Amino acid sequence: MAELRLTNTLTREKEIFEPRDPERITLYVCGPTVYNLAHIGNARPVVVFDMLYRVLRALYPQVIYARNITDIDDKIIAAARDRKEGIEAVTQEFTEKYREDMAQLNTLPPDLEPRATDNIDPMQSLITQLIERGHAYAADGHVLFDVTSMSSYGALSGRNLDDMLAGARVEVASYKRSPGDFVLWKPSSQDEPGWQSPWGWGRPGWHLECSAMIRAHLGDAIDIHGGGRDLIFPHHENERAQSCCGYGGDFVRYWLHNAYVDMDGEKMSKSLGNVRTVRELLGLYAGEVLRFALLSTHYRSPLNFSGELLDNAKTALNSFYQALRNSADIEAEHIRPEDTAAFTALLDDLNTPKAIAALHSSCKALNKADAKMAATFKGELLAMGRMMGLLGNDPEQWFTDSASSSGPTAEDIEHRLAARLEARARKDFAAADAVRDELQAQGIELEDGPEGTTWRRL
RNA sequence: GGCUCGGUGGCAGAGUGGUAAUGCAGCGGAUUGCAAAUCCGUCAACGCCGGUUCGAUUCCGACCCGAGCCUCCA
Repeated sequence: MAELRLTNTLTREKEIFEPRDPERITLYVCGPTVYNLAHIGNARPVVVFDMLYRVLRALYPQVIYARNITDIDDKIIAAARDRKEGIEAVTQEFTEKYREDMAQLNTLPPDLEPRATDNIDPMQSLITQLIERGHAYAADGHVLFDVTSMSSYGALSGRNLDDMLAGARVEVASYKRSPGDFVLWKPSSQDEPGWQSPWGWGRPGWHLECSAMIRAHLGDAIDIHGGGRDLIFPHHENERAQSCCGYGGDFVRYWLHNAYVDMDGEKMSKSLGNVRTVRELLGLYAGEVLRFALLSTHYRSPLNFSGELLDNAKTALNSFYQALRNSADIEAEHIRPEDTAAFTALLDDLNTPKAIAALHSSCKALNKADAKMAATFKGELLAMGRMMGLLGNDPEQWFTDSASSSGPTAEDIEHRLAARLEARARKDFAAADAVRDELQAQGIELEDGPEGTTWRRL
C-alpha cells in the first residue's frame, strides 16, 4: 500500500504513518468554541484536516473523525451575558452557523461531534483519577494539574519547566503550587453555568474536555490529533498531560499542526480590525474559491490571506472549469483518485500545492488532447478534484451562477445574445461589439466559439 | 529573556547533494471580424558570510531579516 507521511510535532520529523489498527483509524481535531462566527483562520484547520480525512478514507476501510464543539467557556458566558440570553441560545446558534459555513467550504462533516456539556461526567472522573494518582490537587475551589508530577511535561511544545518559569510574565494565582499548574475545574458563581461536583459547583477547565472526550468516544489512544499551531501550547501540551497521567499510554501517535492565516501580511486580530469571517467572504466568493485558496499553501506554512490570493484561486478554478466546460460532450474515463499524481503528492505530508500543480498539468493536457485522449485527461482531472474536494460543481453553473444577486439575469443575457448573433450574421460588428461592451460593463464576459457564444460572470 | 519556525524569479508557491516544479503577471506568436478562451515560444529566483564536499539553493555554524508561542488565541 502507498505510504502516507506526516510531520509529527512531537518528534518534529516527517514520519511514515503507521496506524495503531489499520482497520480503524482515529482522528481528532480541535473544533470551535461556539460564541461567534468562524473566521477564515478558523477555517484553515477544518479544510486542512478535511483533506487529511479524505486521504485516510482512501487508504483505510474505516476512519473515525471526531471534532468537538466547545460549548462551555468563559467567552461563551460573556457573550450570553451581553445578549441577555442563556448560553444554550448562543452555543446553538453558532454551532449551526459553524456547520453551515464549513459545509460551504465543502468539508465533510466529522463522524462524531461531541459537545463538552454532554461529557461532564467523563471529565469529572478524569479529574478524580488524576487526583488519586497524585497528578492533581484541589485548592480554593479549583482543581489544578500539578505539572511537576509529570517528567515529560513540555515534550510536545519543546519546553521545560525552567524555561517557562524564566519566561513567566503573568502574575501567578495564589492557589497554584507552581506557576505552570493549570485548571482542571474552576468554581462558578451561583449565576454562572455550572455543574455539581465533588469540588463544588463549577465548570471544567478548557483542556479537560478534549482528553475526556477522546477517551469516551475514540478510546485510550488515537492515531492523529490535529489543530492550529497556537494550540501546541498550552492546550495540547496540557491535554497530553491529562491523558497520559490519567489513563496511561501514549495517548496520541501523531500530532499535526497547521500554521496561521495572516491578513495582508499582518496577524489577524480583533484589535487590528482585520478579522474576516467565513460568512462574510462567502458573500463575495464561492466556497470553493475559499477552499482552494486555503489549500494553495502547504498547511505548515503561514498563509497570507489577501484579495490577490482569492483572485488567483478564482482564476485557477476558472481555468479548470473552462476545460471541463469545453469538454462537456466528452465522457470522462473513470479513474481512481488513488491512481493520480495529486494523490501521490498528498501522501507526502499533504503537499497540496504539488497536488494543485498536478491539476494544472491534467487540465493543460485536456485542453490539448484529441477526443480520444480527452476522456482520459478529463477523468484524471475530475478524479483529482474529487480527491481534494474540488471541481464538484457543474461547469455551466460555475460560470453562470453569481455569488451576489446583482447583475443581469440569465434570461436577459440570452435575449441580448440572440440580438447580437443576428447582428454578427449581418456582419454588423459595431452593433455586436456594442452588446458585448455593454455586457462586459455589467460583469458578463462573452466567448465566441465555433459552436456558438458562451458567457460567464466575472 | 526562553522556545519554535521560516527567508526561492515581479507576485504566489513546490522541491532537490549535481540542467531549480507549477500558477499568475509580462513579452512575442498562432487562432479570432475584433475580442475572450485555448495553444506555442520567451524573460526571470535559491537573504548574507564561512565550513564539509569533486560539487551546496539543499548538510553544518555564525550573522541579518521576518513570523509564532510563553497559561485558556485556530
